[in-house]
Amino acid sequence: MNPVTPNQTTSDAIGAAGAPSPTFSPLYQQIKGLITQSLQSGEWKPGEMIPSEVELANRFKVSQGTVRKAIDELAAENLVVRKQGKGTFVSTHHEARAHFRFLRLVPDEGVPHYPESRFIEVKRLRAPAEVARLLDLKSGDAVVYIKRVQSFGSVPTIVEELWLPGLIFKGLTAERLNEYKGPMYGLFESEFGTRMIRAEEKLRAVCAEEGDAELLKIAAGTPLLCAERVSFTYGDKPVELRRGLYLTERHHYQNDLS
Amino acid sequence: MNPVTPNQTTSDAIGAAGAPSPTFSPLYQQIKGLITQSLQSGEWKPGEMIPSEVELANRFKVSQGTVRKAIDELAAENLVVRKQGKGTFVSTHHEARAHFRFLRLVPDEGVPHYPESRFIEVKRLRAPAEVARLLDLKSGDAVVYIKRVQSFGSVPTIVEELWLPGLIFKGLTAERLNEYKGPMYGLFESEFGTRMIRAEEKLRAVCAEEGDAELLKIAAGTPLLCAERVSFTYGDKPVELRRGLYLTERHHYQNDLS
DNA sequence: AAGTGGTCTAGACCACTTT
DNA sequence: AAGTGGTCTAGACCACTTC
Repeated sequence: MNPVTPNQTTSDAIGAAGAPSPTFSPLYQQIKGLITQSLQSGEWKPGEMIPSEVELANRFKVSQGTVRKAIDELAAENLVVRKQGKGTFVSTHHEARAHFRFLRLVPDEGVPHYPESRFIEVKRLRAPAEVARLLDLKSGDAVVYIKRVQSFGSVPTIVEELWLPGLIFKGLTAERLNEYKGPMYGLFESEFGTRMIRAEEKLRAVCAEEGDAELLKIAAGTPLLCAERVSFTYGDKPVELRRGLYLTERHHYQNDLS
Repeated sequence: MNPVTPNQTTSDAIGAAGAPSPTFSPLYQQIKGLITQSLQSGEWKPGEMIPSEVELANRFKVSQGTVRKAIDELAAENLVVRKQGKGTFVSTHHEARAHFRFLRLVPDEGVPHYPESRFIEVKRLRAPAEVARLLDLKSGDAVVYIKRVQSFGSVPTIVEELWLPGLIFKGLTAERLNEYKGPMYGLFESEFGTRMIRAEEKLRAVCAEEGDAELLKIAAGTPLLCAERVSFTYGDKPVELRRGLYLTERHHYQNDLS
């Protein structure tokens, strides 16, 4: 009868004690899963308000406290944002807040701001073995390849290559990218229904090769910070491979250990 | 009468409603502050169990739920660790668990393990202006300077310099460092009563200079990942400045964006 | 005034560990 | 059996936002 199966019965049997659940997990985790499904399915879109805690508690036939704990975890994972007095909202990449979660390169002096993009190349190709492996595709599957240069106040600072699953990013063209202002993740979210949740980065120091040195207007051999990123959407599904080369003479990669 | 001043009264006046608190903040935040004070003062030492939630609730004259929320946050900040059925314990750097929170350099292949240290230099000197600024000292104050090389399976991979406030790390000598096995943070915690809570790192790519190249047995000019770290103890007090140069040919700096 | 999230309480029971 | 943290509920009130 209940949408969810509590793993324990209340002293006074208000909620009907369901059959013993085969897959044991706390009630609030099950609620969290159900809410996540609604987020993933697009029932509530990025930027929109989700139903209030009371409403969700009624829908799922659990107490408000249980819904609260589920939402607490979703908020900790940045899937939703709570705003006192207003409601709980689906996170979106269309906010200054979210921009710097995935851009860690900040100027040595002054306040961080977002760089301008110039796209060098946008094409479709068959995934090389390494790319396929990291994106969980089959070798030879279609992928979109993007190469761009990003500049801070007309100083070219980042050379970046991206590989995206062709199936998901069908209509992605240079025009779409050029029209769009702001972080690509905003475009991906709005136009392709794919929201980046988290990412893993591997950082190395490398020497600038000829071509990249030209794009950054520096000497070949200049040391660059190389960041290889795999980004994940709902269900820990990898949906982006990114390789960035950062010029770190006036900027640095900021990281907090905690 | 109460050790803490609730900011709201209960419907049935069980806890005596104290005078209105001048500095408004949620009750559980005040409890969290009191617990943090006890951690900082050493009332409960690293590795030890802190009083149970029920006991703390009695001590502070609040409900267990309020203590729970305070401890939840302390656990999220890694100041304590909860263990179901056993109790809540003060975090310590003497655990494999903690080691890799502050060492992010992992091998490209295989499982991470902890490097061996060889100390090149340990001496006391007067803080240069830059060091003093970052450690919140006065220029010329005494600091301990340490230089070491760290190796993974006999392959030198990290050259590291450290600056520590001389006042706190009075008796720190090369002998003490050589005797000690494991991460320095364990030594700092046990012998100097200073526990590193969190750190900020700035990463750059640089070229190996003569001296460092020799220590790492590489050619001068090899690109190295430079990590400048400021570590903080209780009260966000900076107590360590560290500059590491990482050879990233067989290793990389691992980072999760979330 | 009404609706939202945020705090606090009290009590029950569950899961895990130790005695 | 006793003690610990973990889950769940129900209800009250506070703080903030909007109408």
